Amino acid sequence: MTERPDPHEHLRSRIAAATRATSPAELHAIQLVPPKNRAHGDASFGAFALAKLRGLAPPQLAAEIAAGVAPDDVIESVTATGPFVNARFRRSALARHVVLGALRGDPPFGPAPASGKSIVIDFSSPNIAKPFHMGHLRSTVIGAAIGRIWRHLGATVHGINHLGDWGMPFAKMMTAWMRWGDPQELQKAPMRHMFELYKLYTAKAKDDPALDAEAAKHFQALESGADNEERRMWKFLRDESLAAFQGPYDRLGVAFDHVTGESFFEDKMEAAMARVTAAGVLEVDDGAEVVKLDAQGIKVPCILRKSDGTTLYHTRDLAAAFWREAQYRPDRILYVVGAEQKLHFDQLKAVLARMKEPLADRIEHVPFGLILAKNEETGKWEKFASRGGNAIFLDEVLDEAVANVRRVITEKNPGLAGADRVAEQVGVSAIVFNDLKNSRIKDVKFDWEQMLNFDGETGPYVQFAAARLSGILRKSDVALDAGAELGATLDWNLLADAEEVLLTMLDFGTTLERAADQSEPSIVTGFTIQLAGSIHAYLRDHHVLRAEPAVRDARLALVAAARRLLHVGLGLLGVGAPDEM
RNA sequence: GCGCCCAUAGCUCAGUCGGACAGAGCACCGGUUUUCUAAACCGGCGGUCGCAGGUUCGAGUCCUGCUGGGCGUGCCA
Repeated sequence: MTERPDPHEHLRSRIAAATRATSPAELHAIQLVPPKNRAHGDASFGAFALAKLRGLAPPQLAAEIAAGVAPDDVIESVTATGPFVNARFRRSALARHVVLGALRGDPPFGPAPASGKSIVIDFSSPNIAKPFHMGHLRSTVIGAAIGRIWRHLGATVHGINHLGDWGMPFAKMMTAWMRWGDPQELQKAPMRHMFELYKLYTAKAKDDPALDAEAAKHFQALESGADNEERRMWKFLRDESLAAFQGPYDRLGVAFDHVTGESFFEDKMEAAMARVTAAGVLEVDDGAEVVKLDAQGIKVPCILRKSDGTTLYHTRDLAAAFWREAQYRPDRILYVVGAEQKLHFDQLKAVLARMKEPLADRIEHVPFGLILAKNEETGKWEKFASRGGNAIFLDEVLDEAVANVRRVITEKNPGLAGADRVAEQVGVSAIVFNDLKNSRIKDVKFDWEQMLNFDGETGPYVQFAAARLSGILRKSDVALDAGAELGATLDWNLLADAEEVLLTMLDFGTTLERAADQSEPSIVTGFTIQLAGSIHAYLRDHHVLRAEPAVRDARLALVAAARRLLHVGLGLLGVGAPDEM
């Protein structure tokens, strides 16, 4: 660390020393931000907060800091501009830190050592016996990205697929099967047949309440524990569904540490109910067992057992929370579930809070917006999940994107080897990247016109930057996976002209911390776009292979380092990058 | 009715604990290739930060009210 201190950390400690800041509050007040205007320097510090703690005028404190932090190996200059302290790092130190760091895979560029943190992430969680459609995409890619980011930061991550394989949705499927099912069709194509039955059920249940009553009976039969047709069917559909979901998961590059769906908690709910009873918060209301939450500011009570004796979503989530607490000792349990389920998680937390369970503070809903499609007739944005009663299968969307990429390759790089493989990678990435680009709480406006266009802030744009870097390395004598040996004898000052790239790379650590803290992969997505942009711009005016030997070597190291970091960033998002495209 | 979320350029969005002249991409206009991939780069055009108050030395950011859109609202998930 003393060899190559992080410039930001170094500057912070120098400012702390100059101001003799020691208390946590004072140290906390020393926050560096990138200046809005690059001309101001590489890092800025607004002296407002610290000045207030000290009862000083901010400009006065800023001036004192500027005078008190003398240049050293890392810091080139520190100046005060009004209440701001602006610092500039020595280009050699900056280049050495980020290039060598990225080549060696030192944190934050590479994975951090184990932090001891345990993070549970509940994500994806599709319902069995239904196709994997666009609506499942968001939870899947957001949850997976958050998991990778935490793991990169050294946490032990438990990614859980909390499959919807219990409760009324399945019971409705059972009802449809028993009424209209065709064993031969089921044999031929289980998932398709069940989806047809489900659509039939939805259509008929609208004006036939008897269906829902029948479904409730089937659920009772399933939950009775008896070895009956419901149970056999449940097991069959669960197996079939898991096999079918593997297709999308493989294409998206998503894996789980645990596949413990709702059914997993079948035999754990009574113990959970006993805990709620013991805590003295359970009461009977209209024949149902509920926990009232008015004191928590929630007017809707949480129902844990229906009047017919069966359990609900809440019952299973409560049992799941207790199980996860015991098994994984989590610091945080993140539920990557659509924003429309906010009340559910507020209730879950409130029940635990009423029970005085510390767990209440560790569970956290990570909500996200809907996927919207443009209605070409009205021009309005509408829910993507269903159109005319039919879900849009994820595979269809991915296939369309891949086909589009294939066309672009034919047009722009017809001689490309492995074009189909590259098209698959780039096409799938374009969809994933598009989903992870904006703040997760915002609805995703899924516009084919926008997807067809691979210009600007898109997955292909970032991948293209990585491919250009790969191309340069391929034409040099440097291996694509070259490491720190590239930097062994470099004159780091020769990379002074790459300051935009270097300063962007320097932000990677902050980027990851913010992304993890806020459960916000879009912060990483934005970083990759920015890094790709600074690289594209740099390559225009700074030729690598034709530069004189010393410069060429320095730039090759930069190229290798930036390529690695692009790969790391994209990798955290679950996106690969081809070496040619 | 009540609760929550969203509102920034024609479109899609950034904007870090309230801080230095509000930034990108798309679209549009103009330029860059005998030079490592033009899926790129450079320049131009474009904003009463939904409206009205308030707090503050300072508000796109915090508070209140309103408008518009979305989601939710005891035995679905």
